[in-house]
Parts: sequence; structure tokens; C-alpha cells
Amino acid sequence: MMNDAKEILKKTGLKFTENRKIILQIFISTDYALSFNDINSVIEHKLDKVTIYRTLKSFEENGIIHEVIDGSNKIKYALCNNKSCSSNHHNDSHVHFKCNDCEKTYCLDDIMIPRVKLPSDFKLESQSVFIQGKCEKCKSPF
Amino acid sequence: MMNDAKEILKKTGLKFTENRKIILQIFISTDYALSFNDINSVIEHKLDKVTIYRTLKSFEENGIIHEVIDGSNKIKYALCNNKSCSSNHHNDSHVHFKCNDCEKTYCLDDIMIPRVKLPSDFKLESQSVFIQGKCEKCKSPF
DNA sequence: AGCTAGATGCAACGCTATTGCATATCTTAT
DNA sequence: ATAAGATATGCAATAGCGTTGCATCTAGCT
Repeated sequence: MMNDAKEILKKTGLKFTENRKIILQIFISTDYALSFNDINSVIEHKLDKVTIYRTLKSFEENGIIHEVIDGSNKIKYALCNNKSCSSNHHNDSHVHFKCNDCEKTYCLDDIMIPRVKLPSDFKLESQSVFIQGKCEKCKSPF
Repeated sequence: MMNDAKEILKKTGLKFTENRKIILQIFISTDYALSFNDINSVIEHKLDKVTIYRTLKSFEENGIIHEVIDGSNKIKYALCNNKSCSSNHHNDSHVHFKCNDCEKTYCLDDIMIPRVKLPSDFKLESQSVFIQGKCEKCKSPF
């Protein structure tokens, strides 16, 4: 079972601490990208903010989560479901969808990204697609 | 000649001031997206920062520039070359390219964006493609 | 020239995120 | 099980980006 916090942390060599378990489990049980504030609310401000920020950084550096860009001007992170994420390189070239109503941003890992043909003076290294719209819950008023 | 600051401002109904002319001309003569700091450097800190921020906001609200999301967690703006931008709505669904070396972000207005097929529970409202790599200058070491 | 809405500048503030340092905790070796 | 070393945590302070309130100034009209 890959979605076990302890297993995931063990693989990275990071120390297994209560705080990290708590934060990682929030990621595991959430299907959208999380900001500092999202996490802080869930844990009801019980951890120091520096701890949260540093935890997120170290998770990212160890290939557990990746940064999600959604124009909110806040750093958001989501679990790396892709096995090819590592400490050196994130393979996060997938579709990100942000709901304009609830502001939640989802990783759509399963959607194929069509290749864009660039002018020859640009060298492509990674490509992601960012879509805005309405998510299922916000689409219908019920 | 559409690239005349006075002409552009006249169309919006915004007052034509020296500050706005200066800032708008920076956009006209730059081919990549500009942050507050980019602008502030060019004008050598001669304007109050509030003025710059408010100028950018009003330019955006009047369809002159649009926000460019490039993961820098700073607001960047670029000229709306698309005629369909207005005070109500920006038609900025085009490719953005960010150079991982020089950090400059370009709007590639001429590149066609391939449509992505979304799961049926998401409703698409706008789509942009964000590419990272190396720009011409940074690609070759000369 | 004078009037008025809108533009500007200054001061203060709020929020996000980071750094330095002292203390606490995990992990490994004994 | 314990001690030692490496790493994680918390507190205080700080930096950077962006905004708001308010007083003053100016563009553009009559």
C-alpha cells in the first residue's frame, strides 16, 4: 500500500516524525492542491508555521509533493502520484485545473497533454496545461 | 500606429499622465512579461510603488495588459496584443513560455493551443499552456 | 481661469514566506 | 537500553510583495 505515510517517508530517508505524518496524511486524503493556509486550518494552528513551511520544502525536495502553479500567488503543493518524481527532478507535466468558484486546484494526472510546437529559438524542457473553469461541485448549484 | 501610448490610453478613457505614458512605453518596448520590480528598475525607483501597482491594476482593468502566470509567485503583466481584450474580459488563452535561466516569460500569441479533453465533471472556461525551457539567448552560451 | 473627478504620494499595514539560533527529538551504533 | 550525532522543531525577528486610507495634486472639461 503506497499511500501509507510511514512507507513514503521511509523511502526518502527523512526522519519519521509525528508532524510529518500528520501533514503527509493530509495530502494523502485530499484530492486537490494544498496551500500553507489549507494545511494550517486542518491542523488547527497546532504547529509552528516555520515547521509547516520547512516540512513542505523537504517533502518537495524529496519527491513526495510537487508545487502547483495556479495563479493564486500562494505556493500550493500536491502529492506526486507519478513514480518518476525524485529529489532531482519533478515530472509534473500534467494538467492542472483550477475551479473559479471554490478556488481548489486539481491535478489531472490522467489527461494526455498535447505537444505544442514551439518556435525553433525556444527549447522546451517541460510543459503543463492550466485550465480554469468550474469543478463538479460548483458546476451544479445542488 | 497602434503602439502609441497616447492612442492606447485615449481609447480607454483613462487620463493621460506622464507616469502612465512612461509605464505603458516600457510595456510597448519589452517583449516579455514585466513584474513590479522589472518596471521599478527601469524607471530607477522614481515613482511611488503604490502608483505603479495602481497603474498596473487600471491597465489590466482596461484591457491594456493581462496578468501572466509563470510560477514566480509575483504578478507579471504583458501587453494585450489580442484585440479582443476588454475591461470585462481578457482573452489571454495563449502559450506562455518561461526561460529557466533568465526567468523571462514570453507570450507566444501565435502558437495554437491544442484543446484538452476534460473529464465530464469539469467545465472548461479558459485554458492556457505554460512551457518552461530555455530561450534563444540562454540556449546558446554566446 | 476654475472646477471636479481621478491620479499621485506618503504612511501604515497585512499577508506570505524565510532566516538564525537555541532546544528537542529521531535514528543509529554501542 | 542508552548515548551520540544528525536532524527537526519552535520562537523571534525579518524580508518582500502588495494593499488601504487619506491628504494633496493634476488632467481635462466648461
